[in-house]
Amino acid sequence: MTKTSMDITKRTSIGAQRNPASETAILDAAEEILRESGLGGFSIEAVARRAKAGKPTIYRWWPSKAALLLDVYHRQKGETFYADTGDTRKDLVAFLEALLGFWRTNGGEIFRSIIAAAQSDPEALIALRDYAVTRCRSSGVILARGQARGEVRGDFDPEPIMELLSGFCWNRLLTGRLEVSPGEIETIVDALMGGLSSTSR
Amino acid sequence: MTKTSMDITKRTSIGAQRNPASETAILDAAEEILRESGLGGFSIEAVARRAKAGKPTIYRWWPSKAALLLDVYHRQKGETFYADTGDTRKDLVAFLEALLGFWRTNGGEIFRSIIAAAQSDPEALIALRDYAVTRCRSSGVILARGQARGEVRGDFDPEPIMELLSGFCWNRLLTGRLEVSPGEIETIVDALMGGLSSTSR
Amino acid sequence: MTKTSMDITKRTSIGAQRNPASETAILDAAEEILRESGLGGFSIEAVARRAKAGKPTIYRWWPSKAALLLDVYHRQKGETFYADTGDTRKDLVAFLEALLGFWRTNGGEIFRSIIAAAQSDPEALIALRDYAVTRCRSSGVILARGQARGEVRGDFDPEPIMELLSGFCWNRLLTGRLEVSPGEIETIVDALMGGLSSTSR
Amino acid sequence: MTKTSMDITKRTSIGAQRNPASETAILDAAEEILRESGLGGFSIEAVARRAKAGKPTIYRWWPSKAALLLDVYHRQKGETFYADTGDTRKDLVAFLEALLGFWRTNGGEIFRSIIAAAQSDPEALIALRDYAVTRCRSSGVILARGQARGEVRGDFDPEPIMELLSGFCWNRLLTGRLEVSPGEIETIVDALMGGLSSTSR
DNA sequence: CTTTAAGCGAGACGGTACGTCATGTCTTACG
DNA sequence: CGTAAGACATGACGTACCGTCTCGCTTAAAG
Repeated sequence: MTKTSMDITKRTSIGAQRNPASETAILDAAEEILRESGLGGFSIEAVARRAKAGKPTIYRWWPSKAALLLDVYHRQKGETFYADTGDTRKDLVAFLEALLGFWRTNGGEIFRSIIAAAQSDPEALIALRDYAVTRCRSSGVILARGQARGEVRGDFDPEPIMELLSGFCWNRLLTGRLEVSPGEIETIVDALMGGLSSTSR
Repeated sequence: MTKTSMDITKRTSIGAQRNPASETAILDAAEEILRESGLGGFSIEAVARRAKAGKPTIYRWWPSKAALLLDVYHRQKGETFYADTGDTRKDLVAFLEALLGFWRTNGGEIFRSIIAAAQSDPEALIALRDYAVTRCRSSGVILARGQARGEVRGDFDPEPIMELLSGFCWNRLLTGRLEVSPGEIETIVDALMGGLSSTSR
Repeated sequence: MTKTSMDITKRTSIGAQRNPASETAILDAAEEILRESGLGGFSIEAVARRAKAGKPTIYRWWPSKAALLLDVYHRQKGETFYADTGDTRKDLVAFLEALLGFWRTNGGEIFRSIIAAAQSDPEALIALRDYAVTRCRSSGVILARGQARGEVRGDFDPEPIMELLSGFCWNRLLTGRLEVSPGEIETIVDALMGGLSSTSR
Repeated sequence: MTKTSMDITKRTSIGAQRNPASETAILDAAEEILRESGLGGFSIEAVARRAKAGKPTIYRWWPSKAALLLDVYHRQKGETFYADTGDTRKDLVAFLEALLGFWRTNGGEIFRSIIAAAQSDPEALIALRDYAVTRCRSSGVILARGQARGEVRGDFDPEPIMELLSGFCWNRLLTGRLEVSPGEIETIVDALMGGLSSTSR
């Protein structure tokens, strides 16, 4: 059920300002190509062809392939909420399942394309880094809430822990192993919450 | 002091068999290019040019860019040993520092290129997955030893935990943040060993 | 000292009529670009940029690149006078030297651009043809005066002869050999006046 | 009756050497495009498309559009012979009629394209100049023969005179007036041979 | 002791995509 | 309605690599 904008009307300039119809068409096209052919088939030419847009129009608004990828990703990701059940363990499990689940349905193909692009494009790398850091910081709220409740030890910076968890997900995404069983997730969260040391019991 | 094979002698066929001199020259060239220009400058053409090899010679032995990258990585990685100090905490810290340290010195540039290549090459993805899984399994020995010593709880499968840790490293590698302070590493290992839950103390 | 109109005042519409300031600015810009970069750098975009005019303003008044070129040429050529010393030989030499001299100083760059443009623009070709024919006809006055004086044979139509001479100049212009020595000009005029045949002496 | 090579066989490399089939196909395509659409439709892309050749193949062998044009011109012009009837007047008339006649049948379209291209491409200008100079020098043989026979005055350099005549032809070509009547040609040659001066009778 | 068969370097081939530029048309906002 | 501004779709530019090919050679193994 693609939401492609298949209006017959010919798109053209609407004056000295960005044409939202073109922007939409380009992002739609980019998303579709990515979904259908992956990063391999993703080229500015192909996007322009499919969107019936001129290459300069794309380059005008997106300086690099990676910039376009990021826009596609952001657009289809929408807002992110972190479950707040009052139980940190459950919240962490929900976090992991939500992330892996989203990646399993289209989002993953796009995000791994972004990561790949960032490995040969310094600007994309910076964008990706900023995104990743921000993401880990904001998801840290799950642990911060636990700390506020006294449920979680207060002598930890939540951020590196969230890096641990999202790193796990990245690893799975990038090696094509997104089908993580609920059991595995529980194992990880349990280990993290309870600690590995036998003396910590 | 690079070990580049700068022999003046003109390389040619040595009969109906693979010429090791060519193989070496190609892998050397590939490694150098990767080190100097990163994945962006890495192309079969460039490798052939630098190695003074014919393109078909490369294609004959390495079916894809990713296959060549993997060979380069394996060649320069050598054997991996996991410290065994009798203290799991120290062993984990050493593991993380060794991995990040190796990536900081050349290895990282190559490995992130491999990850990127794998995102658009199914065969490379399989190779990467196999490598990653094997790696996590073998590094699990650190925890297994702890379990054998009774230092670490025995009701855990070590593998997902090592995925957690290596995932953290992947994340840092792929976002260009390999400069991890010893403090951060300690924090992570401490959290993992001690557990986050305030009741686990 | 170029007479470029560098007025700071912002040019804008002066109502529902052609703005002469814009016209001047555009012609100035076109002339300067042609002088500085030749036909290669001459584009409607470049002219608009330099004249600080909108592209549609140019397209409104000059239907094609060639039309603009012709306007530039006409504007800077001014009236043409043909020397009348009473000696046809001298008048012809003066004619050739004046034409080549004018082309050597800016005019040539523009005119050869016009000729080039006319080769792929039918309208420009017609304009160029009309101009060339008119020019040869009017310069024919040099020979007509000689005929009136009895100095030149009367059984010739002056026009083809002037085509011969101006054709020589075109050839030199279009092959970048405008530096014609006075001796060469004399040779040509002498040959033409005296005839090549040894029996005509 | 186009001599297009319409072989179905797929053209490919024949080793580390120029493929004559490709060269022929490219020149054929270029010539056809020029004949059909003139300089306006002549682009490297269009030639490549029509010749079913890669753009780099064209750029490999012809550094510029003008180089390709010149090759096309030379190929279809073949050898040039200058009539030798023993009568200089007749030889000159034949020379003019042959040149104008050749230009009337395809050759002209190509040559005026070359002239146009040379006006914005310095390298093409040099090539054109060399060609024009060589051509005038070699056609000077017509007058030189007359001088040897004693039919033509010996105190003239033939070259500038031939420039006069070919200049006339260029003028006609570039203004689209190749339909020169035999009478006009006779007039010009007569004037040149007999001289304009009334005292030269 | 020859064939023969494969590997080698070289590099040309038809392609595709790159990122930039100019084209001529369009709409805006302003005067 | 004319203007400056500039976005738009289009398409050519010249370059870099892609993966395939054929060449002319070298050399070890097979006959």
